Amino acid sequence: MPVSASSDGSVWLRHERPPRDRQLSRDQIVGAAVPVLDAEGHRGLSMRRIASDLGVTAGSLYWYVRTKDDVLELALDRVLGEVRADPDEPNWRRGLAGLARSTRAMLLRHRWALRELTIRPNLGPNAFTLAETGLRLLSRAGFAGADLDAAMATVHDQVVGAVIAEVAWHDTLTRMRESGVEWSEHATTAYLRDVAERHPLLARRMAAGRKIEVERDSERRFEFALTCLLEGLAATRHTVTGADPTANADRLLTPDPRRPLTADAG
Amino acid sequence: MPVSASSDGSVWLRHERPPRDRQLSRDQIVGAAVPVLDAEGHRGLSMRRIASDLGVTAGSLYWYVRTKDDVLELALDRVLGEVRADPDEPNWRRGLAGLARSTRAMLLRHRWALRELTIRPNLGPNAFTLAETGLRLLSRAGFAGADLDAAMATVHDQVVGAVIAEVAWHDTLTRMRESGVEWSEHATTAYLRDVAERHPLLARRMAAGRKIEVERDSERRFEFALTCLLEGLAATRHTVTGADPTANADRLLTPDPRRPLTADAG
DNA sequence: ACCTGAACACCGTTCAAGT
DNA sequence: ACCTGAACACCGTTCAAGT
Repeated sequence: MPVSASSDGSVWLRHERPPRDRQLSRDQIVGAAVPVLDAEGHRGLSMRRIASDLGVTAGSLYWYVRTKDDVLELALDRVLGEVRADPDEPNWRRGLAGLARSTRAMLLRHRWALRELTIRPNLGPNAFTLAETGLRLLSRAGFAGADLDAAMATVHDQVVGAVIAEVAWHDTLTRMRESGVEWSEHATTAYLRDVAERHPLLARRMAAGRKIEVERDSERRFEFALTCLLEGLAATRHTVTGADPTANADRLLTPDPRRPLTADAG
Repeated sequence: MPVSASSDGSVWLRHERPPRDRQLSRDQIVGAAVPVLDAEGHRGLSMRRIASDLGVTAGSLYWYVRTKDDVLELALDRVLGEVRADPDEPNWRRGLAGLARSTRAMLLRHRWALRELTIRPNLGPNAFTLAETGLRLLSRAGFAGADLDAAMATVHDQVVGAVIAEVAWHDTLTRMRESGVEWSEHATTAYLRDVAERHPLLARRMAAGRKIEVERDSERRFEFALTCLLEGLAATRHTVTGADPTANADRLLTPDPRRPLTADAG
């Protein structure tokens, strides 16, 4: 049976072998993989493809890398290196907004990276550098302790979540255009009319947005979320505390007392 | 060549054939797929597996469904039906928080659904119902027009982003435990010591969090983000306007004038 | 030490042929 | 109309054998 469960531990913990007779290196492998991913996505990338682009056989890649997953993990960190952010920006909001926008731009250039970014924690050097930058800006904003982590995670998750949705829509529209399907198709309109009847607010929004604009609205939406999030961070930074996070939550919400469903392993 | 690009249009736009001699239905197919997905994830699900669980041949599934992707799209909507939310909750914050928490709980029960939820826009009936609920709560909060959409998207993206990160961590820890790898392994500590030297804030956080607790912190983090987001929404609902979204952004940030990188198709 | 070439054990999807 | 069974064109990964 093919053991494709990704390796125990991360590539970053396994050193590249010291050279001798090599024709290859991890760097070259990543260098071959990234353009293929950019052009054809995950579907276009196979070990055989990387190998043939490098003039070798698929099997030989396994001398440098343990699984295909390793290749993707390395490729992710390479493109994370393209993100620009200034850890010393005195205005923390501006700094975080810059980090967020630069991350979004990178993810739109390398859509495949989204999957890698979300499938496992990220232990590459560039990932760490970006995390440090974010933490620096947020600690300047007044966050510390557990709240610092939580604030960082919140910003990161918002960016990732937003770009995921954006890319999903964009890809779908592209695919529909390519296959000649139109929103105005009979089945579609019939289905949507049905939906509209049951869901008035949804119907109003569907009527308002001309379909093509969906694409253009993405950036506006991203900025909205960013504004909202930074405003929220600014508002809560002194009220939410790492020591007793529920105190503030109670003020606003009634937290669900249910235990987290994942805690079945402890 | 195997055409695996997902179908033009969505399953929801193609009606199930009228019955005659059937042994199967879309419902049964989904009913077979979901438990497999829950137990073994995407890796465990194959068309052959579904078929054999139903006592038929793989090929016959294609009479009801056009691709494996169709099956997953249907399965997603089924589990979306498990999300509970009250559109008439008078306190919009409480209502949205409830929706968010119920969504998170569902996604933790059906981890595979995260991928489906993020890979394409969602056109199933349960997805629409949930969207309508969210819109209702947010319109009660004072949002309208384009801002209503943006606010809805912001909440959705935050939930999705947060749960993605949570699941990624959880899976990684589980995998490491299963394969007997420990955080205290030589290579690991050496690598992390190296990282710590270069990244002081990261180092401080790594020292603070005992590794096992990472898992338990997820819920706290989720609540933090939720609090922060609702606070941000409350603060911006009257200042950000659909008509001129940049006006408010300017007050806080300097938006990047760069065009969205996706607009290459218009 | 590094790479080849062939093999293994899978996939999703298609399609003639049966009933 | 619906299902079977076999085939097609792929995968990632392994591993003896070569150099």
